[in-house]
Amino acid sequence: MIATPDRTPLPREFFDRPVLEVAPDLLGRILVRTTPDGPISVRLTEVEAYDGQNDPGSHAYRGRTARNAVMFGRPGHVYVYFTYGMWHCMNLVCGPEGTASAVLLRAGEIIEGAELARKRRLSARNDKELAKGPARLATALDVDRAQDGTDACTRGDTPLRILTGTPVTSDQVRNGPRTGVSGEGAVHPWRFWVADDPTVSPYRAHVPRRRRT
DNA sequence: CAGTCGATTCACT
DNA sequence: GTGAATCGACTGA
Repeated sequence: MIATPDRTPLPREFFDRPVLEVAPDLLGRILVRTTPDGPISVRLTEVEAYDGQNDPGSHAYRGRTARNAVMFGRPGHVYVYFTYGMWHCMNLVCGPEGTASAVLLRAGEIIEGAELARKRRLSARNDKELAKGPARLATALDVDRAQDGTDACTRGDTPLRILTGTPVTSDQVRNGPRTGVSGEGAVHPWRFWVADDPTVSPYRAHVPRRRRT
């Protein structure tokens, strides 16, 4: 039997720590997406840490741009980017303002509003696939650039909110190389997931795409 | 200002 | 297991 998840919002101080501390600590937490049709909530099971300016794998590595500006702002805010011409992925900004670190939310278990998530994820063959992968998670929660820069750590009126949930014990946390990260950034084992959780996405090494004809 | 390619997913073999 | 889809940010000339 599992204790009822704690729905207390995570305070901003939670995110005002080194990203490698925050990332594994996010496992088991609950992200709530408020939609006009009702809430969609996900229990986080897989994340990746991106260590700002020091990290070749990070969007912030080459400095601030229009796209990644939110990463350089306050912790606890949402950074959403658009990729491959069709998908969105979402992050939570970590560390003191200016650090430009963030945690990519890679997968989770939909624990509330599954019927809403299913409508957005028609290709999912079962509920474990609803948020298995970063773009799938963003799609299931109806997240796109409109939510970029919003605050997940306020009790005010925001589209996304991060709650305490039921943090997993450290013996349940596994880590390994980040998925899809190429070059120097690939050496860091900064992907964290919940051991044996069926909603964790399969690992894929980075594959450079062939030039179009 | 054109070329390149991505913190991916899906259909198909 | 392989390759296509699709577009905008970034790079370098």
